[in-house]
Amino acid sequence: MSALLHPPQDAELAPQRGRGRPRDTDARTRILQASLEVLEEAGYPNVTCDAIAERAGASKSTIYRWWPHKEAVMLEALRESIAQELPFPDTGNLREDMRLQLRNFVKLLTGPRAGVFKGFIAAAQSDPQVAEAFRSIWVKPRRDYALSGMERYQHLLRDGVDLQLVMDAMYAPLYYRLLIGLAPLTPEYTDALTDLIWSGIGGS
Amino acid sequence: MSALLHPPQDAELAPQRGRGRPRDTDARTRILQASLEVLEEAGYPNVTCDAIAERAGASKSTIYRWWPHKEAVMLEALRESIAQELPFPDTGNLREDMRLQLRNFVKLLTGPRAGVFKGFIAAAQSDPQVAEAFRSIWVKPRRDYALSGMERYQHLLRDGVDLQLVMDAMYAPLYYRLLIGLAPLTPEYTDALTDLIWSGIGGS
Amino acid sequence: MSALLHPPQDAELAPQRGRGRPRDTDARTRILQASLEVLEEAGYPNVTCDAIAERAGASKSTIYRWWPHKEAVMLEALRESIAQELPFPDTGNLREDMRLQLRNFVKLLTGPRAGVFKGFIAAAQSDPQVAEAFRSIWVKPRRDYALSGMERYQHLLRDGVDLQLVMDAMYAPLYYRLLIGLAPLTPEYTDALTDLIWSGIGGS
Amino acid sequence: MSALLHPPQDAELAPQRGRGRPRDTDARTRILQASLEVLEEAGYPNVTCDAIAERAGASKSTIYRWWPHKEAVMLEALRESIAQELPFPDTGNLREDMRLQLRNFVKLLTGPRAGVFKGFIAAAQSDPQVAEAFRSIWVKPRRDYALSGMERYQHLLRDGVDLQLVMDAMYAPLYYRLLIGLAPLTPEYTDALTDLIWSGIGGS
DNA sequence: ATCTAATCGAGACGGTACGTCGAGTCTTCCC
DNA sequence: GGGAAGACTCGACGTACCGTCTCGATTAGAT
Repeated sequence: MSALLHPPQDAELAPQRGRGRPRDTDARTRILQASLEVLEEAGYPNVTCDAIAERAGASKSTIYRWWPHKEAVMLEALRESIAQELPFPDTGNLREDMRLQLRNFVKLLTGPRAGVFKGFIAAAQSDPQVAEAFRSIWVKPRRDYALSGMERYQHLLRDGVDLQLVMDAMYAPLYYRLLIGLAPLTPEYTDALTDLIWSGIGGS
Repeated sequence: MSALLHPPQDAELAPQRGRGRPRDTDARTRILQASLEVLEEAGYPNVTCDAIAERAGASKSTIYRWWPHKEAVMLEALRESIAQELPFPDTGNLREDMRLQLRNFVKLLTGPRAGVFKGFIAAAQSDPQVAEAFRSIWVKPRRDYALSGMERYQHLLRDGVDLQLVMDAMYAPLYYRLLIGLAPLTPEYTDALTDLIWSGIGGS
Repeated sequence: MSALLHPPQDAELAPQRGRGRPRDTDARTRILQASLEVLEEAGYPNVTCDAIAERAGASKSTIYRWWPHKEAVMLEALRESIAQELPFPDTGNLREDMRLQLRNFVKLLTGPRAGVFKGFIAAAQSDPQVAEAFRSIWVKPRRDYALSGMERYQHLLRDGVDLQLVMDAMYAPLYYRLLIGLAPLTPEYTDALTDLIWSGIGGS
Repeated sequence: MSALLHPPQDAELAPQRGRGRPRDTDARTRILQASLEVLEEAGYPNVTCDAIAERAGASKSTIYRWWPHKEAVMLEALRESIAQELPFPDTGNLREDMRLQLRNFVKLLTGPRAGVFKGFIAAAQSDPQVAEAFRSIWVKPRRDYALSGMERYQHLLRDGVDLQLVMDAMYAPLYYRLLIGLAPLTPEYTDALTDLIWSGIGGS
């Protein structure tokens, strides 16, 4: 699956070799764009290949030529859409970095892309390929990057603190509120969460 | 929606008034049972009404007579299946209560009902009725009950601790691992999580 | 195939036994009717299942529930449409009977059903099932009936005349003009053909 | 249409005028050859342009550059394939000439080219261009030639015999058996047919 | 002991999306 | 300016599931 999802990325790097008509990169863009728009407007189960094709001004067969099914389309759209987002803060102050990380993420989860995340996590529950792709494209890279940022400050923390657990404790409540929806996601909430965890890891 | 989901429950309390043939409570049981079995075996998107009907030895019209759509069937099945589970511990020791709560919940989330939770949270992302029902049937009652248990010990905690936030911090990581699946849910994990939060809320 | 094509006929004789909702005979009629209309208006290769369904006010799944593919639909339509047509003349005069047979057939082949015949013979060239069905439903019964009519007069004919060959010589030129279209089919043509064959078989 | 179908022929006669690379006559040959092979092996509806192109080692655009659609390809293939076949017999004896004509034609219709004829007649039923092309390329030339051969013997025939009708009576039964398939085409059949017609036209 | 009304099973119905395939067009590189 | 390669739009294919519907058969309370 991973292989199926990545060639377009490779294709960008080595875009054109053979003799035939080259891939219409504009059509690819329109399809990815259209899939996100339909998702935001109609919700995940209404994301139809016909709907994407119509909105993108493309044909269904073009979609199926490049992606095995609509989940693959949307994962690639997610990756493209998110790729450059959320640069990690580096203020020199761990607590402040944590606070800003969560605030940034909340901003993303309360913006127009929220439905994309909800949609993918939903799809991941019944499709292991989507689940693995979501982890490897979005979750893991961000965690790894955040972890490497925190490790520089580990000497400030109480002995034996498991940073993986800290990552969970920071991000899980945001996903939780996004997915369960008991209460809204606000900057105040993430600040309070930061304080709680900061106390928990003995930050000083 | 809530009204639409609950009549069967009411029907049990006031089972029979009119003249006609009474509802076949056995068929109801078989349908609910079958829906859970299909969910566990085939995953949420493969839960079709035809599949439920066939496995239950019932007919589709019986399903649609009593439930407005398949989500309602599955929610009721979830409620029935979970109702009596997870009695809250009361050891007289808050930290131990918390630890046991999480351990019990992990046991549930790693058992055969895990797929039910995943399925419902997935469905809730695109169906507000399912979302609301999941919250009101499962999430809120448990939170309220757990909160009332914790409030007795609030004097032991650092001033200003928000118990709602603590509930999120406790449960959200379990949902997170269930839904994202980066790492498995283990008792050791919940114990470490308990320790982290315990430090965070200044427990003593 | 033959089995697949005939059950509706049987179903008419023993229409309803089971408990479920009975087949909508009106929908069946509308579908058969629509398939002939589409055939006449748009030509065989434009007979689309979607087109039939739309015109019939039925759904595609209803078509595919009862017929394995559109050829089967059209064969049944052909049989229904043709069933009662072309009663054979019986004037007591063989030559006159032959002449009227051909005239009647020409009337059919120059009427609105001509396209149906052309369509089926075309389809039969690449689909043995259609070919066999066309023979068994239309060609053979009519030949057998016509033969039995002629055999009564065999004593009037030259010795050794092969009636099967006579049948071919009578009907083949009509199909030929229908399919090849070099010249139109007219009553005068069939009368001249009758004369030619009548001379050939030594009729007196 | 006729104009559209003929240019390749003209191109052979006036092969090269413009500046660019001349037409690859080998590719043309391979395409025509491949179309016949596919037709014989897979039947008319399975003759796809992709299949022809692949087997010919050509590209689809080469096909569409020289022929307006696949029917045109196949008609030209038919003409090429048949052109030199079936020289008309001239024994000096009309009856024998007729007998041999039919025998030769039966030989063609029972050989590997039978599918080509069936395929074209099928296609002609819904495509007037194919129909006209089939008539003008194959049917008419042969009829005219055969007619001119028979006219030399007209004085031997009964007065008022319509030679066009005789041609129909001779050839139609062969097409009929080819297309309807009730009984096989054999030399004995054509001999019996010759006898029947010979009697009909008062041959002596 | 009917009669009436609501239930049950079975299963056909109109829709709608799926993922595939072929037709005919277009666009690039190579000769 | 061909020709091979191959991507493009369009539209039909046959399948599957949804939620609705109409049957005959069953099972009560009401008459």
